[in-house]
Order: sequence, then structure tokens, then C-alpha cells
Amino acid sequence: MTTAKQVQLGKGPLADGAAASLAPMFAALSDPTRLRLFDLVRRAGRDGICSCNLTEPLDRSQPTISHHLKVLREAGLVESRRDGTWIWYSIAPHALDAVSQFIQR
Amino acid sequence: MTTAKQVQLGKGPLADGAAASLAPMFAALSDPTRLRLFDLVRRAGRDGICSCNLTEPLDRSQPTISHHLKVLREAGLVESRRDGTWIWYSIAPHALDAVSQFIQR
DNA sequence: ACATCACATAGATGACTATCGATGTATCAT
DNA sequence: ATGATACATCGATAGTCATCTATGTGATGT
Repeated sequence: MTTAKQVQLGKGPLADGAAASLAPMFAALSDPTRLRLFDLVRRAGRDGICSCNLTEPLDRSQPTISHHLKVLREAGLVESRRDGTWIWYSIAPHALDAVSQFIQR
Repeated sequence: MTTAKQVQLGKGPLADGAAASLAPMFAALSDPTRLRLFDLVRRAGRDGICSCNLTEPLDRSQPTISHHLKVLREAGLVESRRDGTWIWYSIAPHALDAVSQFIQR
């Protein structure tokens, strides 16, 4: 499992390491398909949403959706749990905390 | 001049067009060098900061910094104004409003 | 006019990425 | 075991990107 590194935004200029940790989270949201994917998962709330319900509304192939979900997961933005043959995706706790901290000065 | 399109985030799922408008702003912040660049400009406040003071601290060539500033400018995140041979960069008003709205949903 | 400084643009290159069809893997039902 | 379903991985392709050196452009000063 890949977990997003927690970055402490201090008072000085943004350090090299902090920028390197933050950039992939922005990168994960820099694709329109992934943005909509993330939005759909977020709307699903605590229970999450089955991957099988994500392919059709986004008009992309199943492998493409699978790829994007992997990117979101590795960025620490979403989590997945297995339930039989299905896999349910939900928003990771504190997913956007680092991004939010950066945005608000 | 390129101005970022203002996106209204409604109540429904994130629309295709909204995602397409939002993604480039995230993309502009998806590079470590640009993140630090944006941070330096933001720290400079209203007056902004001269481009000549951005090349050295980021350890990149002058054309590379020029390229990144162009990306930030075209994403509507920073503004530039000429003063003699120098060009001063400052944060665009409401630069991160759309991103912030998306984050806090 | 000329040299200098600040910045932008051009062109090249190596790396990465979004997407697909084909195939592999894991789970469940019969 | 067999077949079906859900999802992941592979391999290919076309496009994008970060970076550099070299060169162009525009402003200032002499």
C-alpha cells in the first residue's frame, strides 16, 4: 500500500522536498477524467462506489479507468476494499489536507 | 492575455467541461519547480517579485524558469508587468478560487 | 551605433502519460 | 472443473512535458 507523505508547511519558502511530495497530488488531479473520477468517488460518501459503476459514466475503457484509479490510489487520494468480485473505492481520510494547506497560504 | 475560465461548481456530478477547465490549473501546480515558483511569487505579496530573482534559488536555467512562468501565467495563476528591462510577477487575484472551491466540496 | 542586461523563443532530446485491445488473475456460481 | 464476472496488467502508440543550449528581442546606458 502506498501512503501519501505528510508534509509540514513551515513558515519558510517551500522546500524542495515538500514540493516534491506535493506535486504528485496535484498531478493526480491534473487529468479531466481523474477529476471526474475523484468527484464520483467523493459523492459516494463513506461506503464508496464500486469500480463497475465508474466505467460507464466516464466513457472510457475499463483498463483506462483501472489505470486512473491506480494513480489516485497511489497518490493517497482514494482507498479500495475488496468485496467478493467487486472493489469499492472511497476517499482516503485527510486525502486533500496537504493540498488544502498549500492552497490556503 | 490568457484568463482562466471561471467554473461554477454546481450540485450535480462534475461535468465534462468543468473538469476540462479545472484540470489545467492542477496541472500548472503539478511540477515541483512550478510549485516552488508559485510559492516564491505568492510570498512576494502585492508588489510581486522580479523574474531575475527566481532563477537562482530554483537551480534551473533561465529559459526553464521562463517556460514555467509562462505556464503559470497561462493557467491564470500569476500576472506579469514590465518595468524597464525587468518583469515583475505577482499572484493573480482569485487565482486559486476555482481550485479551492473544488477542494472544499 | 554599440554593448549590455533581462527575458522570450526555437529546436532537440529523453522521459512520461492517456488510451486502447489483448490477456492474465481472482472470485463466485453451478 | 467449467464458465462467467470484475478487475488488473501488458504492450503498443501517439501525444505531452521538463530541461537544456543556442539564438532572438527589447530596453537601457554610453
